[in-house]
Order: sequence, then C-alpha cells, then structure tokens
Amino acid sequence: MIIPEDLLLAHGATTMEYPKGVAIFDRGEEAINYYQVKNGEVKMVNYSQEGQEFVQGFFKKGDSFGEPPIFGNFTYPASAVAAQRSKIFKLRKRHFFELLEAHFEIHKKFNRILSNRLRYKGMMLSEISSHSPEHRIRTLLSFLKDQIALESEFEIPYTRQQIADMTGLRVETVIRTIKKMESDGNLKILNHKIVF
Amino acid sequence: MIIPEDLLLAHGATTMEYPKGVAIFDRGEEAINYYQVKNGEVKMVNYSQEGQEFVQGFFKKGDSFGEPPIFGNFTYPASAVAAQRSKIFKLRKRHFFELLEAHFEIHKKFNRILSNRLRYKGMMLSEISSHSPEHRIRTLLSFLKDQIALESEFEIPYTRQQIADMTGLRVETVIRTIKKMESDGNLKILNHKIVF
DNA sequence: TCTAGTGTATGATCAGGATCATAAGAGTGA
DNA sequence: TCACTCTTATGATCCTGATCATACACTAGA
Repeated sequence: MIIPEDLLLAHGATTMEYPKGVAIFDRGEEAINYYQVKNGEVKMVNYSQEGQEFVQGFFKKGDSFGEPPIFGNFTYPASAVAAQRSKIFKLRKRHFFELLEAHFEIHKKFNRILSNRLRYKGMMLSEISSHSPEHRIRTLLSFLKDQIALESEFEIPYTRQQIADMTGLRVETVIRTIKKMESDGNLKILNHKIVF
Repeated sequence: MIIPEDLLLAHGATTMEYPKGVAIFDRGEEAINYYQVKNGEVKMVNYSQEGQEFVQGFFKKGDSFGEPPIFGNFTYPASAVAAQRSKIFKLRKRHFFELLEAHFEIHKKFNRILSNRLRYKGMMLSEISSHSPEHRIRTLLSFLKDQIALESEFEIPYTRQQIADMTGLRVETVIRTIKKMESDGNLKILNHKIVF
C-alpha cells in the first residue's frame, strides 16, 4: 500500500470502477491525477502502429501508477488499461502534492518506487538488447520471483502472451523457449502453469 | 546543474578525477555515495557475457548519476565508466539525505529527474521491442533533440557505435540505417556528423 | 453436455539483422 | 610526419526469431 486508504480519502481522493479492457488514461494526455489501485489489475501499455502491445508493467492492489508525468510534467508516454475489472483511487495532482509535503516519509517512498521501476526497466533494456529469448525470459522470471515471492518455487502469475508482451517476444517464441527451459530442468510446468 | 557546487561542497562533497575508461563504480557494488559530474562525461553501462555493451545513458557536466540505488537500497545494476577524462563530485549517502531534507526544492528535482529517466527508458523499451532499426534510431534522435537542443537542426553528439550501444543494434546496422535515412531525406550527414 | 472463448502447442517458411571480412577516412600523440 | 587507434563504410553469408497455419486443452456459462 503506497498511500494508506484513509489518508487518501482524507485528502479528497475518490474511487472509480473500470470494466476489463477500459482505458484509465491514454498516451498523450495531460496528467492531472494521482492513481492507486484499490483492487483489480491495471496494465501500462504502448501500442505499435501494427497494433502490437508492449506492456511497461502490471499494477495490482495497493500499487500506484502514472506518477512520473506528474513529477516530470510531461504527457503520458503510455496508456493505462484495466487488465481486469478494477477499482481505482483518484487524487487531484494539487492535493497529491499537498499530501507529499505533509508526509515526508511518503515522499521518500516515491523516490524508492521510481528507483525500483528504473531498475526494472534498465534491466529489461539491457536484456532485450542483448537478446537471447531464453536469457530475457529467465531474467524476467527471476525479477518477478524477487519482487513477488520469496518461496523457493512459485507460480508465475502471467500467461505466455503477457510474458511475450513484457519481453518483446512473440507468444510462439515464449512457448517454445519455456518448453526448452523445462526440458533443460530450469523450470517446471504444472498443468500449463509456469513454476519457477 | 542538479545541486549547486557550493551547496555540495558545504555539505562535505569532495571531487575526484577519473581518466578515460576508468570505472567510478561497478555493477553489484553497494551504493554509498551520491555522484555529480563536474566536467567530462560518464556512461552507465551493462556488459553481456559476450562482452557486448549496452549503454543505459550518458551523463555530462552538471548531471547526477547512480542515485536510484541510494533511494531504492539495492546494489548498482550497471557500472559507471568515465567516457572521457572527468572530474566528479562525491557526497556520502548520509550527507546527501541531509541535504535533501534541508532543501525541499532539490528533493523535488530528483523526483523530476527520475521520472524523466523513466520516460526515456520506457520509450526505448517499447521501441526496442517493436524493433525496426529505423524507428528505434529515429525515436532516439528525436528524444536527444528534445532534451539537448531546441534548434531546428542539430548535430548529434554521438558516434554510430554509441548509438548502437544505446539502441541495442550493431554498428553496421546503424551505419546502413543512417545512410538510408539520409537518402530518404530524413536527416543529413555533414562530413560524417549526423545532423537531425 | 454443448459451445464459445482464451490459452497452449507445434510445424514450415521467410526475412531481417547479426556476423565476418576488409578497407578507407579521421583524429591524436610522439 | 608517421604510426596507431577509432570511426565510418560496404559486401557476403548465416541464423534465429517472426510469421503463418492449424489444432488441441481448459474454463465458464447456457
């Protein structure tokens, strides 16, 4: 939970519900709100002219999204779409800044969050550019494991299509690579779920 | 200039000089200092096991670098190397945070800087994944132009090799693509310099 | 139980960028 | 001025991941 719900509400946040597939904001728009996921799942996505998706990230319960344009004062470089029916907190930019000024610890939290996203993107960038599909996927899976779970084995909560959209590969390539990694003993597939 | 020099010095910063090619810090190290370029040029770089470089970014006079690991409390995900002989300000993490706490405006500046880097990396990620070399290069050049200069035509201050290292392409591909873009009238080449 | 929709799987072919080789031009320092 | 290094340049070949086509597996809902 980035900002506690009661604090958000005290500063005038409202909630809004979005059905699956609906955009919360679109690339190119002015950033006027701070957003935080109350429940559901949001993806940040770029579309190429051929319609191919590239997913910048998934945001789940408690995560904030779409802040960089508020801080950096530029338009949204990607669109936010509800990956599932989701309830979202919305807080006006001005009120968001007031909240930050009043709560130094939360302000620092955002430095940490931005830094971590930077780490993820930097990692994916160097991975994708020195592309071996297996290496890309392995790095993504390791990162997810570090972030999400500490168990020695955990079930990847993404479909092959989503992994493809995050790594810039095609579904078929992901499927083939995952299978190869399984036969090499690098991961397990339990009734189609990837266990890493 | 992220942090004014006198303020840095007042908080106990020291300067250090690095010859071209020397590392300021290496991937995997603990982050204990804040760094800012006094003069020269620094590149942030990842190496693949085959030795291929991927350049996360170049940092010039007045730029800070290597802060995310301080904020996010993780080890350096990339190495910083002097791209030219450079003089670098160095400030202990603890003193850096004291400085931030004393100067709210500077603290906000770092939000802005991190957000802008995030924008750059997100853009490159979606570009590289929906890879057409020409599109990748065009996007990089546009971004550089926006960031560095406002003139209608400006000389790109990078070699083809550096562009390759930033876009994940090979030199030959960059050279061929640049030539193609020239013959298509998308840019000019004035005695080997790229003018865009 | 049937159907629709989504996700997984697999083979065949193709194309584009990497790789390798070679060379010429430009900049730097002794 | 010469030697050396870095950068730009160009051609030939190769390889791998994209693309296209097709089919099966699983789930939810009627």
